[in-house]
Amino acid sequence: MALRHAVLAALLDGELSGYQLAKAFDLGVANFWHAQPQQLYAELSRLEKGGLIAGREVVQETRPNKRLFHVTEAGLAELGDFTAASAKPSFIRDDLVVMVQAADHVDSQALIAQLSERAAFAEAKIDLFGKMLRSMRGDHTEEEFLRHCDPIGPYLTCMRGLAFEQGNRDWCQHTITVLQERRQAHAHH
Amino acid sequence: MALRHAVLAALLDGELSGYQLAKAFDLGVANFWHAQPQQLYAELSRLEKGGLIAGREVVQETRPNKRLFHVTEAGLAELGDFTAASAKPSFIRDDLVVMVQAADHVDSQALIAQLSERAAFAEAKIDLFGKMLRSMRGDHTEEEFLRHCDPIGPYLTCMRGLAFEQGNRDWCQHTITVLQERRQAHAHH
DNA sequence: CCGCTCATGTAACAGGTTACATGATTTA
DNA sequence: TAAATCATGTAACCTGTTACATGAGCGG
Repeated sequence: MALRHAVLAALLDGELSGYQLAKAFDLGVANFWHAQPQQLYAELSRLEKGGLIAGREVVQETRPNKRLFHVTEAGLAELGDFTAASAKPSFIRDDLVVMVQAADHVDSQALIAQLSERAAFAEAKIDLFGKMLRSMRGDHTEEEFLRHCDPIGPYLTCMRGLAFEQGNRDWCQHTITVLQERRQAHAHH
Repeated sequence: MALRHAVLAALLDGELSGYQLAKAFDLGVANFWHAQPQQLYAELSRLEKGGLIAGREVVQETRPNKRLFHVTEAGLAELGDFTAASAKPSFIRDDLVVMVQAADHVDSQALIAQLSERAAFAEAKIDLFGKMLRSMRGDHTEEEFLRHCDPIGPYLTCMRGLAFEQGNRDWCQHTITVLQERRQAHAHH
């Protein structure tokens, strides 16, 4: 019952189709949740059956028709309940961190390659999030925007995504440096 | 096939029982993976059947007997393969972030309460990780330790955990400030 | 003409969570 | 004497991933 609320939250700022939603929940883009298209189509069906969202068919000529969904009153109430109930703690669950945990027992060259790849991925997301933030706040400074403008929810979650990816990148870079220095020290002995 | 490698990595620096492992993978402690005890006992059975770990019975008098597990050669090889294969990207999947995404449409008082709770949890983990790092490096400076000492894997993952929780805390505090200022502005209108 | 985008799903499987079960010992 | 710790599991369920399926239009 978690994707459920992520979908509701995503639909708050305007109607979206399953396809559009899928793009927003994509690995390379998602700033507050990730899910595959299949999961989203299934969840949209469930939410519609439950009356938490409602869809309207949009007939298109050159493209397949699509259904745009918006949150109903009942959906808003559900989100309210969700927000009132206490959030489960979150934690890191990351293959790369597991690899580093084993750093003393595996090939450090391979590890360095993984870390570089991840650092590059993080860098790309940092770039993307920076652009998203700039486009959301328009001509305002961040302070102004957060004080007076709407909506701020997506802006705040994007800030979290940005900080998370900066943390990833910095840690990857630092870890690479450490591993490389140790390789050199070992070579010299 | 992910918990599998997390368990192997955890067993690298000395044998552990299922119970001890469960404590290390606990929500409030875990710095590189989280899992419930049930999952761990099941995984240990599978790993043992597969010959990736081996256990030895330790008979105790005042306590129930326990089985201590260590990684075998085959297990080490498996970890090597895992590290060579490319790591899946990781992402945030967090109830609290979903709630903030909906910030413009839900009760901000409730949100602030959630954020405070999370900030306190993060603070506790920051404290814990700080202590773990200090105890691992002993009298060395961090630089010295990372250059010359063993093992560094657990130290590096702990650093990632620390940075992650600092990111959590800072974001929670900032978000609380923003929401409170807007409440006041709204009250004044 | 090949691959990408738009658009929506079904089915099988792997992974994670919650609930239940047991029982002795130590600490508050 | 109540609660926590040590120690290990089974079973049912919910969530997420991977594989497969379809089909028109658009850009290089």
